Amino acid sequence: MRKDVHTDAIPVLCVACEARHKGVCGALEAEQLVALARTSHKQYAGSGTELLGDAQKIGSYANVLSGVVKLTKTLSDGRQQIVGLQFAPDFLGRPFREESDLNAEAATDVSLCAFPRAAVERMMQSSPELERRLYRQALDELDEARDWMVTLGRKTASEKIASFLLMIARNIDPAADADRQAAAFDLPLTRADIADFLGLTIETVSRQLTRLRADKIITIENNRHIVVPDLARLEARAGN
Amino acid sequence: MRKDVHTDAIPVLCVACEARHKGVCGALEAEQLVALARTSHKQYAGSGTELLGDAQKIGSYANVLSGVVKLTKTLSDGRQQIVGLQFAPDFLGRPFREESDLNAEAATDVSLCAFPRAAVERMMQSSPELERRLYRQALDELDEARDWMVTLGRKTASEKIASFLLMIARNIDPAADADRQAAAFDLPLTRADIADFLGLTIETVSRQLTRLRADKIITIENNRHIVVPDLARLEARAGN
DNA sequence: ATCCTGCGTTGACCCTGATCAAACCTTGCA
DNA sequence: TGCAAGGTTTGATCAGGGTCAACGCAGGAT
Repeated sequence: MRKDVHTDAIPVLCVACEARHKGVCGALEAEQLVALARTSHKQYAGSGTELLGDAQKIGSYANVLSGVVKLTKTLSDGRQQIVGLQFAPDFLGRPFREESDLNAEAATDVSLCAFPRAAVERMMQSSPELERRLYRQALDELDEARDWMVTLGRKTASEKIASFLLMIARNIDPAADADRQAAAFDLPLTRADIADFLGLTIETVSRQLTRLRADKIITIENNRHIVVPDLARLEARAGN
Repeated sequence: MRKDVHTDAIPVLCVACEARHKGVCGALEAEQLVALARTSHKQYAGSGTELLGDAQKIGSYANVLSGVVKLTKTLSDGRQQIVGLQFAPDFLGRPFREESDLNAEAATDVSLCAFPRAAVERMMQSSPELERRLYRQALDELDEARDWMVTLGRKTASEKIASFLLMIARNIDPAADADRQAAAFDLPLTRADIADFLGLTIETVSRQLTRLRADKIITIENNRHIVVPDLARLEARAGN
């Protein structure tokens, strides 16, 4: 069966896009990709930009193309907790809900591929495969959230920091995961963000990092760049 | 258009079932319900029974018909954290994964409607509406998990206890939610479970409950039965 | 160059919640 | 009826991590 050349072409926007390979767009046929790409636009946001406010109407969804987005919740007296981090090529948004119950903020400079809400919802109706991918991502996020519940509820400060560094290493320097035993990466979060993620204070985060450095489990350059010469030793501190 | 009486009949098993009204089975046509019901069976488990072990092959899914199921994770040294509670008519199971990465245990006596794994997966393929319901439940569970991350990471012991009691009240005595200002219910969890849920120790849970009782915000009968004369006062302690 | 300003580190002290220990119910069962 | 076994409460003490405060450092603006 011959395919029309026109519908077979992958949109320029998508050709090299990670979301098409490992993200939700991989669910779509060239034809559908064209339809969706027509309504989408690339979007750049500097570190600190608010992408979606709490109690704000949800106008669009997006794929994270690069950088890190943090999802936060804040109590009325200002205490804050990061409840999720999104890396490329995660899908950003919460289908089936009119307004957000959390904040999404660029933790680093980020680039996004944004879609109008209606376009995604229409596409979800017509493509069960897309919906399934979104479902799978939601389940993965749920697994992650539950892992962090253990960390938040039951681990000590130093175990929390070690767990956090491992998680970042796995996301930023994926090659390091299993085979190699060393890893190096830039922290995408400030000390304040790390504290908000782990339910600690800035001071405790700083002290624990200093301790890991003193114990020669990591080295720190310019406050942000971390080198882990032996991942196994870091894992031993994560207390799983 | 006349429907065949045979395929139109709702299985006896399902007639009064809550899962058909508010749960995932509501997605199914009478015909599909019949097909699924043929493979399902009711299952009773006493408090404390392990329903699904960590790293165990997933053989079946289930709807919770009554009682409470706790989902737990355990660190290698025995520290435990409850990462989710399921009430009727929640769907119990994690599609798209061969084996579980958590434990499911009956927190109270429970009754379940269990389905062989293959039956649910076949039905999911043929009914986008079912998959959508499952997707929605996963998103709801994700929202809940994130709410608890805030509680675990940023709230004090007394705020944790107040938040927990509110959550239970809303699930066990739903009428109490908004309109009425009083609520009464039996705690489905032991002090040890509450501690594992909130990232506290048994002693702290006990002390905080005693404090709420001393402050006349709750009354406790037989250790398990809680009466909240004024939900607003309890909410004020939850620190949202 | 100098001053800011935003991050990050370090120190001193304190408090919340953990730990250890003992006693106190309930409930089931012999 | 009495006993055993969980589950729960209460008390005394301790320590992990929070709070408050000062200082250091780097990069950008003037």
